[in-house]
Amino acid sequence: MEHCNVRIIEPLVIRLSLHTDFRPCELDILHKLPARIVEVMPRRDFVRLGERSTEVTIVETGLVGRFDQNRQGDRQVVALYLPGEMPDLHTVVVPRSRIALHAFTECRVIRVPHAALLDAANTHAAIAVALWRESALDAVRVSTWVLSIGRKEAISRLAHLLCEFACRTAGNGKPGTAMFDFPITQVDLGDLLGLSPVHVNRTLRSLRLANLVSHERSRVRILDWEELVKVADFDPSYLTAERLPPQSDTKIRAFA
Amino acid sequence: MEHCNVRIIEPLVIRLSLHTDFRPCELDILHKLPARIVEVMPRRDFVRLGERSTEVTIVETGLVGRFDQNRQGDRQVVALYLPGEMPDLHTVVVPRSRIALHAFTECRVIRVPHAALLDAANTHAAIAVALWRESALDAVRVSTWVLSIGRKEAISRLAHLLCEFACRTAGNGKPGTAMFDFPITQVDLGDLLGLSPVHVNRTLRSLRLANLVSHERSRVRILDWEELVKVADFDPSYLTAERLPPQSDTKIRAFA
DNA sequence: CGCAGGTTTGAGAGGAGTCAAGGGTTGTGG
DNA sequence: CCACAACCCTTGACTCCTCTCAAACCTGCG
Repeated sequence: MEHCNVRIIEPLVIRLSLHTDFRPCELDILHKLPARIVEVMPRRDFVRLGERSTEVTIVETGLVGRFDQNRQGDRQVVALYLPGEMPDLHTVVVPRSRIALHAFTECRVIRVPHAALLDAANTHAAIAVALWRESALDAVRVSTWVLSIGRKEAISRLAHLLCEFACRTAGNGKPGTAMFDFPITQVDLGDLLGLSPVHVNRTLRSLRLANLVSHERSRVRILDWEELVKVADFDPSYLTAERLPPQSDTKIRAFA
Repeated sequence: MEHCNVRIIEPLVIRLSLHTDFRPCELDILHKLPARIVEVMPRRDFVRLGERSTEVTIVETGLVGRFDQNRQGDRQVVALYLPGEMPDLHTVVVPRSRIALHAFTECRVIRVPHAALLDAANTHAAIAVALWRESALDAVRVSTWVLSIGRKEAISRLAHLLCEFACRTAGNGKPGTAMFDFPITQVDLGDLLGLSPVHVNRTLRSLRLANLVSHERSRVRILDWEELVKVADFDPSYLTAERLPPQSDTKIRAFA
């Protein structure tokens, strides 16, 4: 384990700073978090169901999926994680929770001990709130996913996934007719969408025949964003968090 | 709005104390939170999609569902909330998030302004961590739900819902052959499970014919818990959080 | 008594799963 | 440079789970 490496932990600081303004002392605490880097081979489950986790994961490069599976072993991916995101952040406060992580591609991930993060949160309220916030944004994406899986048919679910992925990789620019890496096999797509691989294939074909997207070996090009959004019933507002009013040093407790 | 009413806010304190040990000063802050009580008629959407929420809800009595809906208006209930639970806690840190709440029964709910809770969290790390924790437990339930909807067929989903409901209402006692209130119509069940009402009816019938449960006007009796758990592929471990090691006054920062 | 809302059941349609076979690509080793 | 294996994608045929439409049937209530 690398020791207090400012460089290693930087992606976490950047990520949290997207929605939270830290004071210097808090930044200092974050930078002093212990962290180690782990390289993960593609198509590997690097956190397995049933293992009790003691570290949190931050994706530095690659694509990670959090999944669960039923007794027969059918997988359901619950959420996807891009660089900067944290697939198992909630395990800091719910360490007993069932968790499994899969690397869709070769990945480099950062791992930070629960104990250290929890201590930072327990001593610095702003850090605790920032982590809660990050956790909540993840939960909001999962909730949106529930609607998609429960109440939309295959083509809509797939379109929604593509829309979400396009938005999340595009940064803040609108996706438009973007092209992006999509290193996910059709079997994986089935596990994401709750569909059989065969049906994923047919559904992809119908998106292609409708001239909404084209795709060739792990790259996707969006041909008709407007229509794709309509098919997906997609509203991107859930993906971004506005910046909260910063913690007031001069407290204005309007209700106290 | 009642003013700093210790009595009103008590359910929140009790709930958080289930998994967090507070210091007196933190308890004091919690007890001083502003709160008001709202009575909600049965079958009412008392928080609607699109409204920007400024208050958090704590269920005091009754049964609340958090839901979303697609363009055609089909509903999907994302999570159920029993007394003591908080359906929109995450909106404190993600106020822009899409949220709608439905009262399945007549309810009494407590409402606390975001600003006050956020301020308490920003000034008291233990409160922030406790709220994060409560939020994370909710997220874990939702994730489990994704597996159920995505990778299980109707009878298994329904059985899973019954198992979860039985466990959550039973407190810590094992449900066994319990009987409990289940004030949910078959249409509502469809919205919970992502099924049509007609199919809910047939699925209920097959559970009944298999002698796993019986039900008459909003009461359910579990006849064969073991078998129901098997059909549901149910593992209750995700429902409870163990108590975390308390915040150390004498800090032992093993990694710093 | 009659209405409203929930439940039950039937019949037919359709979306998605399963089984199975063939075709492409990539990478490795001879 | 070719052969082969592994993996993924594609397609067809058939089955099955779930949906929709529709009609009764309850039950509580005004």
